[in-house]
Order: sequence, then C-alpha cells, then structure tokens
Amino acid sequence: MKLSQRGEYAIQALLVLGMNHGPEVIRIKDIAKQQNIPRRFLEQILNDLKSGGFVQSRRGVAGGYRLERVPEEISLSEIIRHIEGPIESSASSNIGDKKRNLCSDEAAKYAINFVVQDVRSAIVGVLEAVTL
Amino acid sequence: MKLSQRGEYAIQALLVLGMNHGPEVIRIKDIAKQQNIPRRFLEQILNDLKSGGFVQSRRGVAGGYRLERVPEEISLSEIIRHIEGPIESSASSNIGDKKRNLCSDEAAKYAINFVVQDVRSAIVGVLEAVTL
DNA sequence: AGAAACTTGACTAAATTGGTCGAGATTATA
DNA sequence: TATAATCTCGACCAATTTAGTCAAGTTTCT
Repeated sequence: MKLSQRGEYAIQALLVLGMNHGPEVIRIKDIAKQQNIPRRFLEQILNDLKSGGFVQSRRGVAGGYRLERVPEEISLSEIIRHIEGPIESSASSNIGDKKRNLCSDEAAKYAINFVVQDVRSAIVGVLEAVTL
Repeated sequence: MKLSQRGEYAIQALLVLGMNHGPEVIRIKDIAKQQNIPRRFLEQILNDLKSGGFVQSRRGVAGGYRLERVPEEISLSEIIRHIEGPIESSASSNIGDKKRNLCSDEAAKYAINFVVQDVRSAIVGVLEAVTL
C-alpha cells in the first residue's frame, strides 16, 4: 500500500527533467547528486524509463537524458503503472451510491472485488490528474 | 501499490462474519473452507484482527469468532491500516485546484510529497466510505 | 475425561526490494 | 585518432517482506 523507493526515485528524476525541459540533455550524475539518489541505481531506473518511452537519451561524452514528451502530457499514473507494474485491471467501476454496505446482498468472495475496483479507480483518478 | 494476500484474506473473513452477524460465533475452519483460505494462515490473521479490536473470540469446543462491532461501523480503511500498517501520515492535503503541474513553481524533491499526500487522501476517502 | 476449538510463538521457503558491479558501446573534442 | 565522459546491459547480492506451516498449549462443552 505504499510507493516503492524505485517509484519515488523515478518520479523525482522525471520532475528534474521536467523542470529543465528543453532540447538539451541532463546527466545521470547531476540528477543523482541533486536528488540524492544512488547513482548506479538511478542508471537502472532511467534505463527502464527509457524503454517505457518516458525519456530519450544521448550517449557519449556530452550525453544525458531528456523527456520524450512535454511534461504536461506525462501523468503520474503512467509512470507508476510502468515502474511498479499495473495498478491492475481498470474495467468499469460502480462508484456512485456511496455508503452502501456489502454484507447484505453480495457474496463475500466476490464483494471484495467491487471494492478494490473502486479503490483502484480512485487512485488512478488522482494520479491521472497530476502531470509533471 | 497492491493489497497483500493477508489483507485480502482479512477482509474476506470479516465479510463472512459480517454477513452472519449475530450473537452466535463462527469457526475458523468454516470460514477457511468457504473462502478457500489456508486454515493455519487464517488462524494467524483472525488472531491479529482480535488484538486489533475487530473481532471477539470464544474458545473451547463451541468456540469461534464474531464481530466486535456492528458491520456498518467497520470501514475498510481501519482494517487495512491495522493489517498492513498505516497508509502513512494523513495531514492536510491540498486537493482543489486539479490539473496543476509540478515543474513550474515547486522543487522536485518536495513536490512529490504533496502528490502522494493527495493520493493517500483519495485512497483513505474511498476506504473510509465503504464498511462491511 | 476427551474432543473440539482458539492461542502463542517459532520456524521456513520464496518473492520482492534496494542496490552494486563490470564490461561494453558511443560520442565530443583535443 | 586517442581518450575521457557518458549511457547500456545484464548479472549479482543482501536484507526484508510475504505467505504459510507447525507444535505445544489453554479453554470449554458434553
């Protein structure tokens, strides 16, 4: 029920790239230093973000990373989904009549699924609304 | 970002107790069978739920469990908080102006905190609203 | 007394998390 | 063209968490 360190680092790194967004590129080393993230670990993470289509890279002596898209189009939802695996199927949810209770008319084994569905939707909703 | 097996079992068990709520008591064995939960594991979980004040137990040959409070007063929020540890500090959140972006006016290192705060609030909100 | 139930606490195997490391490929620049 | 700086790829590792088992005990009904 919590965000992993990996996920937090990923978001931090992307935020740095977002704040310095432009044609130029930023080095892993600098991001690591500024955000106090273990460099080797961050390498891994940025690589992962690259294969996920969040960032571009340039190799070689003047290399580094930049966002692949503009910051406004990258939602936390996407990032977390890619880095931590899916928040699980999104299907239709039946929020709407709050304060209902589950005991009365539904079997326990299935009832739980409706609830986690609602929760997931709520989470995704918030994450979707916030972009870099 | 997901509910642990332990948490899911806990909720299932409580739902069963909620559906059969009354003065009489239900055996671990029956819950385990009905919900297909490993019996020994469920023992552990129910015990934990007992020390958390969610259920009462009766020992001996006609023993079993029942809810400590009426189902309508037990929210998923509480259950999960007890079984998985706190969903983390609740403090004040600043939802309200959605669709803002983070790069412009806030430092990456701190910005992230506001967001996770919002997410937590949203999650707790949903969980709070749903009772057994 | 005996069986059926909860209680307590130790134990274990497997998965996940948070990192580290080495060797390679690429590229600007002197 | 040499070289240093930088990303890239995959293996590796220790600590923690998760999911579950087990044995020995206590309580209570009949």
